[in-house]
Amino acid sequence: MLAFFCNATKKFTTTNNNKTMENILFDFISKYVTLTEEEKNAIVSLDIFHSVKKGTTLLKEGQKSKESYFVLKGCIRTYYILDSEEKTTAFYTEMEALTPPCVVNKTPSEYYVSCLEDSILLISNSDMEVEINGKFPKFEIMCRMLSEELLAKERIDFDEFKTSSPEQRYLNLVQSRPDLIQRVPQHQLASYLGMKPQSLSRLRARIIDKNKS
Amino acid sequence: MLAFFCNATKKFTTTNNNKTMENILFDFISKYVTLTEEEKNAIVSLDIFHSVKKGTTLLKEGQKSKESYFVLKGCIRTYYILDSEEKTTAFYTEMEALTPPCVVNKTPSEYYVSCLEDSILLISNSDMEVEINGKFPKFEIMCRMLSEELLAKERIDFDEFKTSSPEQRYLNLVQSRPDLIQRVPQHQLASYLGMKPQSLSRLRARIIDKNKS
DNA sequence: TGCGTTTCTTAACTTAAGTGAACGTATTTA
DNA sequence: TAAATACGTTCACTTAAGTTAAGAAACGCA
Repeated sequence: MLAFFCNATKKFTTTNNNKTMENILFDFISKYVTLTEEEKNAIVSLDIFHSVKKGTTLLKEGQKSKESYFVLKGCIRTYYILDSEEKTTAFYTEMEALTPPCVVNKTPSEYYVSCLEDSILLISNSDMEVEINGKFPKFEIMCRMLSEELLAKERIDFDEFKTSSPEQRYLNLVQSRPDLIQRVPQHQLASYLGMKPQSLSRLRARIIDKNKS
Repeated sequence: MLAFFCNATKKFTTTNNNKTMENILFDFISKYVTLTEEEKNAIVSLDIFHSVKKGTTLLKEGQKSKESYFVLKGCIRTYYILDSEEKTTAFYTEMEALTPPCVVNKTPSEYYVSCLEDSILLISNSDMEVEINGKFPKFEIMCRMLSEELLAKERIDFDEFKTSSPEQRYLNLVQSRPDLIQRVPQHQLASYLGMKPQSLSRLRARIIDKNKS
């Protein structure tokens, strides 16, 4: 596992780039708690900033992992392989966090996580988190706030999915995450929207048709 | 708002019943943290155990609320009214917790919460939680663990929903929450499964047909 | 108990998604 | 550069869900 990550990821070499990413992270954290310099240094010294190449697989089905991901730049996706077919279920882009269920439940992973674009990620592991949460209760508070917020968001997204038709779901996505439409391949978008690539293609043609007349 | 809750809910009168519910709660909590007698007393003295009658509306669209619910016994559901149609999106039964998004985001509620059966609920409000989390960091830790666990669960459920057909979703539900099939009206189950009541009815007939031949 | 409402089912018809196949266009890689 | 692979679109056909309507059964309340 460790060897895997050493191959897959590369730590920063340029201090400049690193500094920018640290600031982006601290800006994000400042929405939840106010960190002291000491606390900021504690985070930086964890060496969790990683540059990951497009196409890299971060987690495979069946693996046990303790890694969580936070996207500073780029995009990662989660997908299952069911009946030897890829089913993409989520995309995580800038300022979005993913702790795979297998980390929380300590079970082998049901899905894959891979990198859709050259990305800069924060990769932490749960042992590390236990340690730092013990030292700085502020982190514990931030994690609680963030989890609660993400849970609320996830439930709203799920509700929206349940209560709308495939076409409406596509239109919602165009409104709420227009960047995804551009940066993600159609067939992955399709399964993210709970349909087949052909259906998405047809549905798009139908919408264009409607707008013409 | 306060008046509303005073009408809607009734505190326990019998010490016995109350004791049982407290023990059920403490058993649940013990899966996350170990409480001292002092901490247990702190919880009990909050007076958050409520008996709620079937049909009671706990939260309405447009309301601002700080209340979270934890079901000790019974069942509550969340539903939207869209195009003057009820869309049920979730059921919470024994040992399940709901903090409506409006509480987290401090916005008016998008949906309704109501009581499907005579229930015993823990109703807490977020001010109360801030206070007790400040006093007992252990509660903060428990809340983080619970939120992370619920988020992982919610994401798995959403993934499962996206990757399966309406029929498969119904069969999954029969497997994973057979009690719901019994205790919940069909038309509410239908929108929970993302379809119309007629479709659920037809789909069930289809499944029975298949099993005959 | 009886009246009205809600809930569930069935049916005929419409609409849209799933399926399998073909085709053109990138993109990869040998 | 040529062959192979992956991707997106289109089409014809199948299957299933949405819609509208009607009737039966169950339930709630006066």
